[in-house]
Amino acid sequence: MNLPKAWEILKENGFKETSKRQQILELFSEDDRYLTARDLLDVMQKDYPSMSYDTVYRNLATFVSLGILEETELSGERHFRMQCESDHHHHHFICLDCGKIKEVPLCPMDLLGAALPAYQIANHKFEIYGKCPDCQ
Amino acid sequence: MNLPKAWEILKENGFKETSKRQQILELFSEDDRYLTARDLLDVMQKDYPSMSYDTVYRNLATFVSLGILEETELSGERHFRMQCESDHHHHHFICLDCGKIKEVPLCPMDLLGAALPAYQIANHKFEIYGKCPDCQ
DNA sequence: TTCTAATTAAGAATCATTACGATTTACATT
DNA sequence: AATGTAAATCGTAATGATTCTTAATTAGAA
Repeated sequence: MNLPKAWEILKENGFKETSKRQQILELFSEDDRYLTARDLLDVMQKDYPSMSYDTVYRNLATFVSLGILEETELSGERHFRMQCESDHHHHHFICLDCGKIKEVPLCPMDLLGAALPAYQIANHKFEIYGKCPDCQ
Repeated sequence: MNLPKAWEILKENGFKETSKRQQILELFSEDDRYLTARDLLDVMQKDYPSMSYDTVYRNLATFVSLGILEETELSGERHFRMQCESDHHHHHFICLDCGKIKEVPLCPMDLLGAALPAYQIANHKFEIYGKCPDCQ
């Protein structure tokens, strides 16, 4: 997901263009990795000393609900990153050191179609954790 | 995992047999599903009105570290259940209504052996969520 | 420019989880 | 059975992430 596309989605849904939203989205655009609400706040308070948690969380929730960001849970904290643009469904390798991700094209659900008859599948989670080549 | 096996592991590691541990383990033995710390506390305070969070969390941590319980994160809360006895690696379908689980024999990592060269894989998570046949 | 609804700031409240000092308990030893 | 001691527990306070509340500010339309 790139910045213009994100703004297009926001405008379509009647959300206003504010400086806080701009900076949040810019931070996610620059860094291709998962960030926590605290990560964001720490960086943003340099430019906006009055930035509050509420603003961060409210906008993160908005962005996730619009499909601009995706989130996952790592060691008890919510982490957010830009929604991938890939048009095909995929999963992620997540580096536990730097937080960068690598797309994994395989989806285990492809092989599970008929393995769970009578079970109504709502969603699934498949993530691989470890160290990326840069962090070893 | 059954009760005698759990106690065997605890004794081997020098842990004492207390009434609180007994009740916690009994609750997990009866119910083949994920429970939160609060779930446990609510039930246990009927028998032990003085049961404290500290006791619950401390024992849960002990049991997980000894491989008696396993845990996962569901909607922001830690959930615990008895470690499966299956001798082969597997994953879980988790019912979002009743919390019961069903073992899924397939592991996507089997197919990913060489797909991530140079990536040092530490662990992985694969879970399927939905409604079990009983809850539809 | 003015108006209005959306957005934000500031801080309090909430929820899950962890920590701490004092007390109690399991159990090995006498 | 009584005793000693480390482990376990209790009651409560602290912490950290997240959400809520109210008043003030701001973006974008009229």
